[in-house]
Amino acid sequence: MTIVVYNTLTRETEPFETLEPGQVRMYVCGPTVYDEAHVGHAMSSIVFDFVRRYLEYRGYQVRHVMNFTDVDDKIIARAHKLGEDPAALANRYVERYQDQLDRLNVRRPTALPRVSQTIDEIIAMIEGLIERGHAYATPSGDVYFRVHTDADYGKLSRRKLEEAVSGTRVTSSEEKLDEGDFALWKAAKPGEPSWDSPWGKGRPGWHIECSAMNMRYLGEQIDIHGGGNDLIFPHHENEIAQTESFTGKPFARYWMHNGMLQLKGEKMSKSLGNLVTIDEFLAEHDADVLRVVIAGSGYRKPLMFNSDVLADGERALERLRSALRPATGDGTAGPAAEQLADHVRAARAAFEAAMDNDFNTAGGLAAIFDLVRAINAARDAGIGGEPFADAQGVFRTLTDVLGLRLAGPEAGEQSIAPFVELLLVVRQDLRKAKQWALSDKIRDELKALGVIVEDSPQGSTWRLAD
RNA sequence: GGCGACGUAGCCAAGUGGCAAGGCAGGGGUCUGCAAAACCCCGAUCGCCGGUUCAAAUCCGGCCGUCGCCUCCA
Repeated sequence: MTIVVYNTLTRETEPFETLEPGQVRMYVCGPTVYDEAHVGHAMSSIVFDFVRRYLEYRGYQVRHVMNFTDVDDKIIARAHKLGEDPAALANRYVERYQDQLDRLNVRRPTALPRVSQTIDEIIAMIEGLIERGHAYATPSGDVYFRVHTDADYGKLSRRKLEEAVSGTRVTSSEEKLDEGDFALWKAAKPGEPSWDSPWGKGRPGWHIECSAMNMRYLGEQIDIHGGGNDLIFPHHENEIAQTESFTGKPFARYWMHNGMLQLKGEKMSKSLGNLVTIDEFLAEHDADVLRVVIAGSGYRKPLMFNSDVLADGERALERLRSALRPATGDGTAGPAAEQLADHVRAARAAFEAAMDNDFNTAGGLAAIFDLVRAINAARDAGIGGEPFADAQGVFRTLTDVLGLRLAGPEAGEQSIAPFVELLLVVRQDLRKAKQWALSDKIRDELKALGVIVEDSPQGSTWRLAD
């Protein structure tokens, strides 16, 4: 079976073939660090974490680069407003975001470059573009990319140059040769962070950083370039123009774009002010909830995000966790054991078939839920031992591809365990004596304290509520 | 205005030519002293109208609706 990937560049699903066998070079656009990151950013990071984890599951070695844009107009504006150093402000959010990624169980990218640490490469690339006639410096010290020199400009966003230009509402600089030309380098204004360059003090434009970082960490050509679909134009369009004009080679083989999170029917964004920050989300929910919700739909489609969806996600997560409850019997043979083994095989095959198809996590998750049912049915049928452990092992392997931790609430569990168990021993005696009122009272009171007691023919079990 | 995406059961949502996954909610049942959990069973002809095809949710055209990009944006 081969993996197929939907490529924004061709608008088609294509077989996945890497530049180097077994090696994947993947670059994903990260955030501009001027403010608190929201769940939309988290979604993008999680989507490409799914991609990475699945490719690794399939045996690829993945070099995964995610950038931080730490030099930018908004960062400067924000820092001025707060009376803070722009670099310090950016640095703070960079560290915050890395911590948030950890808490979201996103595998650390193999490199996390920042614009401020890639200035030399950026300058070198701009010089190269000027030499090749694709860029020009202006008297005031700006450098622009000359869009007309790129014959296939607009191929990613399917925009004709004239259209792209006529739609532009930005006041054009007098010094630009063409409306569509975009800045590679911006001359410094007083009080702004700046670096020395052949064109005087200044700082990089928005798009050149990603081209330079790609080149530095992954080379002239890469396999996967990812990001939110709001970056298709102009960011990724310009990135292609710069890199391909510089190298003369096709840049990324597969352009992958995730859909936007929808909040109250609108895209979640800072400018609309309708956002939920990652910290706010994690204060209320387990990271697994976000992963289950995101995995439950196609990564390219807009994703509904509201309290109903989150509540459904919580319940779905509980159901997933139910598969990890221990066996209650020790049967290892017979029809039930064989049926379990069959279901495990089928679930794994279905999971892979779905994921091979453009990382269809919704289909993969469905296969996992089928496995949950099989495991729970086997437990009910008294299966235990190796067959049961194997099934749970596969379950763990597959849920790990989706980055699910599936840890139940455990805070303080160690310390309360002896007391809860003592209560259950006493309660067991009460039940033997058919003292239902009292034994039910214990169960109800424990529940009120967040301890769920469940009785079964094999005895009573307990666990913490969420 | 230009470019693009989407519209599947109460809700979320897979599936892109051959009898419509999964989750949540709901109903019925098994188990149980009861409760819970788990397990079993139950639901849609896929926005509307035409067309292509032996066959369409899946392809083509039109209409309606929602959303995104065109300005910083995951």
